[in-house]
Amino acid sequence: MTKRFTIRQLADEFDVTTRTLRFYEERGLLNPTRVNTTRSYSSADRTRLRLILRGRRLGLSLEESSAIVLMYDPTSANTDQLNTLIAKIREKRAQLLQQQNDLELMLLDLNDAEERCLDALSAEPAHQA
Amino acid sequence: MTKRFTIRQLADEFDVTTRTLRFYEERGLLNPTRVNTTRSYSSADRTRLRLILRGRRLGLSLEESSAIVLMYDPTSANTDQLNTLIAKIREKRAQLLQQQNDLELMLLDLNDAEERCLDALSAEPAHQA
DNA sequence: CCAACAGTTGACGTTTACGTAAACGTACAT
DNA sequence: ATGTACGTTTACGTAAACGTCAACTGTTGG
Repeated sequence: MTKRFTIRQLADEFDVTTRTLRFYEERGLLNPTRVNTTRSYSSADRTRLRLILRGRRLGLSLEESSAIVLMYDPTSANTDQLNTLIAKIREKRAQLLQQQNDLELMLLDLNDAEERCLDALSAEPAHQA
Repeated sequence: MTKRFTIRQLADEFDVTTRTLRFYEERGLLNPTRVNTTRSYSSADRTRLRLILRGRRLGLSLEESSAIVLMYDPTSANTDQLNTLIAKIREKRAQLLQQQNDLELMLLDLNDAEERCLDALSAEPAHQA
């Protein structure tokens, strides 16, 4: 029997609120089964949550994350769907590569900014002496 | 005399609406001078806009981008302000490094997903024959 | 038994980042 | 002088991603 999780366990593990998990479910991103009315999450749910939150940190919308999550299981797609899927994947990859570039530029900028701050700091104390 | 830009030039160059530029100004991110009532943007404004949009592509909020833009000129800060600035810079860098990691993982995942799609595609046509 | 606590479903509130429409000024080509 | 093309302000509208009640249920320790 593969591991199961309560809403609180997942919320605590990933540092999100239970509201967030219910919201993701409402949007079809998670699919917990019910024990009576109480949600029970599978490892697959947990994995999807991990992917969604990764997407979130990258600035993706829920819909985008949703799309990406769906890309992981192409088994039930027909030829047309597969082709659109591949197109989406390539588009998303292009976006991520652009983002990677932005990211490196911003890191360089931050290095510069820090250096300027440190310079200013070593010049500043004179004002106070 | 350094180059100046109209709102339309910047909007077209960066593919944003004029509304967006006015909104950024309202939030203190841009500071165009006025010729009569009409906005005139400096190269510095243009640079800041570039930074803001870069931040946007990385999923930063305007407030975060704003903070980063302000980090670029530490000349008028006192020791305390400089120290908080440095702290912010390091925090943001940590965040970006995390993001860089997320990004690479997602790129790997997309490669996998694409491969699965291609596999499915080469298996599929049998259904149609 | 019963209080306390975790879970549930609505439903409305909030913030961010603009979109959109109204109502107006200015300039220039026809 | 008129249209039309661009600019302005003011203000209300909107979509996304939750936050925050309210009102209720299920269950577990004392």
